[in-house]
Amino acid sequence: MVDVDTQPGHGPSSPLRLRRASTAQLVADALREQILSGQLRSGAQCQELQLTAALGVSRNTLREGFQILIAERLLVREAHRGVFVRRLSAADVRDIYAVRRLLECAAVASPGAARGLPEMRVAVDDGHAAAARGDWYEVGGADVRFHLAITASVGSSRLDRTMRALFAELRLAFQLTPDARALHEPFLDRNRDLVTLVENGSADEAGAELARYLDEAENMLLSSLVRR
Amino acid sequence: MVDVDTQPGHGPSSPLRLRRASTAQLVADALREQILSGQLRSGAQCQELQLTAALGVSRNTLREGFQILIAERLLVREAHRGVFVRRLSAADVRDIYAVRRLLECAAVASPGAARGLPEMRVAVDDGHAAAARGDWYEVGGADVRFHLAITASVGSSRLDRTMRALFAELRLAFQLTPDARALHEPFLDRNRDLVTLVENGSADEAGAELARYLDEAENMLLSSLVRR
DNA sequence: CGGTATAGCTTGTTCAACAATCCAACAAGT
DNA sequence: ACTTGTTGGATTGTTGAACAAGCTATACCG
Repeated sequence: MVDVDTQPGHGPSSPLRLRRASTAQLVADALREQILSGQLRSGAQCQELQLTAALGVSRNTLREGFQILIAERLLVREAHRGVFVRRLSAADVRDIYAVRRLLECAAVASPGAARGLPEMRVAVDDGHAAAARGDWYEVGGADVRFHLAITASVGSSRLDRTMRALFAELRLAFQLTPDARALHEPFLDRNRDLVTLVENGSADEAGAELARYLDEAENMLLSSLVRR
Repeated sequence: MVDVDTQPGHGPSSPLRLRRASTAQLVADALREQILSGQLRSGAQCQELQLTAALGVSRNTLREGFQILIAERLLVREAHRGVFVRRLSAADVRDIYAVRRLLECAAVASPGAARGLPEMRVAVDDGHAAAARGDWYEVGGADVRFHLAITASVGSSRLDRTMRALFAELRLAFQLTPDARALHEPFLDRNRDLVTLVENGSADEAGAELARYLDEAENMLLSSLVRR
C-alpha cells in the first residue's frame, strides 16, 4: 500500500523508541486507505459530523487528521464549504508527469541506479503475476512499486516521501479511468525491458526509454480522462 | 520569503475565487516566519499554552496550525513531550543535498533550462548587491531564489512546492552555522558562471558544474555543523 | 549512590457552545 | 420567465473548559 509517513520525523535521539500513533494519524491512515482503494471517490465530500460518527472521534481530532491528508494533497479544503477528496485535472496529471520525467529519468540514468534492481525485479514479477490472474488494481500497485524502486536507488528518504505522495495523488487519476487493463498492460513488458537496460549499464538508453515510456503513459491517461 | 502554500489546492473550478486564510493557516504562516528568520531557534520547544497566549488563538486552532508545519517538516512532534522546531542532523543535510543534486542538475541540464534565465539573473544580481552591503542573510535568500529559478524552469507547481519546502528545511541548517559569509560568498560568482553556461546552451557542462558546486556546498555546510 | 514513588505539569482528546458562512428555497420586482 | 433580495437551516470555523494519559523532576528510601 502506498502510505506516506508525513508524521513525526524520527525523534531527534532514539532509533529505538516505540510510539503509538496519535488518533489524528490513525484517522488520516483510515481515510487515506479509503481514498486510495476508491471507496471514497474523487470529488466526494467528507462531512465532519458524518465522519466523526463513523470513526468515533471528536470533531477536533478529525480536523487534525484532515490537515494531514490536505498536506498530502489527497484532500482539499474549501473555506466554509467543506473538505473534498481531491479531483485531479488534466493540468494536474501533466504536472505530475513533468515531475516524474525529471526525477525518474535522472534517477534511472544515474550511476547508482543498479542499487534498485532487486526491488525492481520483484515489482516486475509481481506485476506479471497479478496480470495473469486479472487483478489490474494490483498491477497498478506493482507498477507504483517498480517506479518507487527506481527513485529509491538514490537513497534519499525525502525523495522517497515525495514520490510516494506523488503516486498516491496519481492513483486518484487512475481511479477516473474506466479501463485499468488498457492503462497498465502495455507497461508490464516495458518495465522488464527497463530492468534489462539498467542491468547492462546502459544509463543513457534507460533514461531515454523511460522518457518515451512516461510520455506515452501520460497521453494514455489524459485521453482516457477527457472521455468523461 | 520562502513560503509553502500547502493549503487549499485551488478550488476545483474557479481561477478567480477570493479566499481568506483560515486562522490555522495564519498561525502556520506566523510560526514559519519566526522559524525561518531564526527567532524560533532550531530545537526550541513550542509550548501550546504559551503560544496560544502569544498568538491569541485557542489550543485547538494552534494544533491545526502545528500540523501544517509538521507536514512541511519545520516542526516535529514527540508524543506527550511536545512540538519542537526541527533540528537537522548531518544525515538530513546529506539527504537534502542528494535530492538537490538529482533535481537541480537534471533541471539545469534540460532543454528548457533557459526559461529560468531571467529570474536566475535577477537572483544573481540581488545576491551580489546584498553581499556588497554585508547582508549575508539576504545573500542566502537570493541564493535560494537562484536555485528555485533553476527548478522553476521545469514549469511544475509540484516541483516548486517540493523545492520550496526543501529550502525552508535547509535554512534550518544555515542557522546552525556560525559564519554565514563563509557559507555563501564562494557561490556568488559560481551562480554567475552557471548563468553563463546556461546562456551558452552548454547543458552537460552546466549540470556537471552544478554537481561539483553542490558537493562543495554540502561539505562546507557539514564541516561547519560538526563544530558544535 | 542508585532506584523508585509521588506530584505537577504538558499534551491528547473530547464535548458543547457560538459565530461566520454557505446554500437552497421562497418572495418580490421588472 | 428572469433576475434580484431575503430568510432559515445546515455546515464549517473557532473557542473554552474539562478530563485522561504520559512525561519529568523532585523527594524519598534502601
